Amino acid sequence: MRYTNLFIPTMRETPSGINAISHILMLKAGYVRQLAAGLFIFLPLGWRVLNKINIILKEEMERIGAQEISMPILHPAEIWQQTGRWYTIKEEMFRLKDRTGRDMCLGMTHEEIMTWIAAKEIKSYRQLPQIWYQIQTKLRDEARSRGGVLRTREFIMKDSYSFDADEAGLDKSYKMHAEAYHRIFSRCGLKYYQVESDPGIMGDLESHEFMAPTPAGEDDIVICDNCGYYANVEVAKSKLESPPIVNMEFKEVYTPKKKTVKEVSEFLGVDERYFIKSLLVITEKEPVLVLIRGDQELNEKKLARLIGDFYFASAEEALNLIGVEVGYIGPMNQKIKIIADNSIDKDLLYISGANKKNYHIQGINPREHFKAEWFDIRKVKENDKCIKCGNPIEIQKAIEVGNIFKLGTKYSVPLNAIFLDKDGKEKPIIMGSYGIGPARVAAAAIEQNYDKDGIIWPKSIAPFDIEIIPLNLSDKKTVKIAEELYEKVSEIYNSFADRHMEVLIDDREERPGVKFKDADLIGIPIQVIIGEKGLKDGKIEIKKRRTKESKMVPINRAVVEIVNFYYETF
RNA sequence: CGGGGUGUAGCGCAGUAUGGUAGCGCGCACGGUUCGGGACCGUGGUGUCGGAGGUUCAAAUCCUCUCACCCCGACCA
Repeated sequence: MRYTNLFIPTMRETPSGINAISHILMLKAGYVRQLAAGLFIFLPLGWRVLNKINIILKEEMERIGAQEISMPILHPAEIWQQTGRWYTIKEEMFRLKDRTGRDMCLGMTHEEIMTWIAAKEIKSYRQLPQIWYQIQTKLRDEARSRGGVLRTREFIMKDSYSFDADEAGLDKSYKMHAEAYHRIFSRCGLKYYQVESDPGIMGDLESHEFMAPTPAGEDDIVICDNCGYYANVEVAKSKLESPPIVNMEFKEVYTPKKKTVKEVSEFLGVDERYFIKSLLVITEKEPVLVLIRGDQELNEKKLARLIGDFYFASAEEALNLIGVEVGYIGPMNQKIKIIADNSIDKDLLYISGANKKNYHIQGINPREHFKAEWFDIRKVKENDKCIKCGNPIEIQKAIEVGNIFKLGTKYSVPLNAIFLDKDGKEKPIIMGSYGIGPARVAAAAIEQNYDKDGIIWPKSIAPFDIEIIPLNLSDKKTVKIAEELYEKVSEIYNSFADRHMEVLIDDREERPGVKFKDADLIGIPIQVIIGEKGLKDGKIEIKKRRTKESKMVPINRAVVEIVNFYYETF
């Protein structure tokens, strides 16, 4: 394509007030414009990138036998009411009424509608399994959109759904999706991890997320490169060693005005690991005292999975419930429910609050002095030991580019998606759902591939493969060579996929500097630079955007050199 | 939803303390010169100072309300 036929509004100045690299570069390089909070317009280059990603998605989905369909975005409320999500989901769902006053909503995901059509049409085990997918718009009224296209209120998603007759079938569909996702993200040039994840309200079964590590990510993931244990910190576990036992006399100690573990630890000269931190939380039903080793932190997600939504008691509530202010609460003689973290060793002696102002108690033994229910509710930290192999783990920020969930019968039962098995028995369809956000893939690719000059696209998802840059349009020879190369290179077929080499020619009447700057900004993998200096020696320059590695090649060998250069680039 | 910040020309910003004719750079249009890393000269256009109300002879500037956007947190099915 010709630059003069494309709308690529690059910006000279860096937009202010935003942080995410991908957000800045997508704006600056003319890929997107923002309409309002969380609403983005994809301009020609941005749309080309999304389509490149979508083609990869389609190829890999078709490869596992998934069939593309298209569902409405506007949904009748009744179906969402049947699964209960009309009520459990709150402001995140866009709701409206049609002209007759019927409740409707805009689709934030499509489990309900997919299950509805399956319920209507699938009657027999002979029709199973099925995998249906679409690449389609979702709407979620996000409390806070952020990071450019990383978290928006309207976005495109590849969502697929598997329908199986039994668990073994679901396992197979799930595994096929995982494999397809590995191929997809590899082909898109992303560095990524498949991590264990919290299924949230999607289901209670197995789920994984595909995470592209970058500082712009919203999630923290635990990485053990030694054994391959990868998990979202929301669910991650780690090994924790207990310190050696220390004998302490069982007694109250005076700790005036020392409230936090750190303060008391310093005051008494005892390591934080010999403390029990007592946190008072309140659920819808009851107050709960949560215990965790002094040097550790509570993982609120893990706790919420055990006791439901909760909040930390205020100083006043603590005083009313326990009779002592925060800072001196301890596990002993409590009437309320106690949940303790496994980090507290039942064989050791600990220090904790005495439930009396300005006092702590030392020598507390978990077996002897209080009763609790024991769980893993600890937040994994950097350099903890891997739960599987014991090596130190790493924690990184990551963007969730895809997820896979086993749904089981969570949707098929309420929506009555029932089939008859071989024995003529009625059974609910076993389902899975699987999502990928193409815009996040694009943003993650930028976050992982850029330099001070702009974007460096992985070539699989670049908007063009080659950019031809004639430096001076008033020089006839430059133009002639550039146009010839444009024709010839465009005609080359990619031997691995049935498509043309996509070539952009910068035919603008601009000075060389402007063309160089824009070329680097928009990030096409290969630049072909045609200038009078080179032409004097019968040569043109070819250059890799990623490494800036370049070489002068004779004009008569230009086409083959360009193609070779292209194939050896990532 | 809680906390913080910003709204002045297409973009980046100054002007606001102490009220007095709305500015700068880049971009944009036209003419010319230039052409290997965001050229130069000349000419020209560009605004309801986010909005509403108020104080005042006079408001970008002071007061009240409001809206939008960004960042941190909560949330994220």
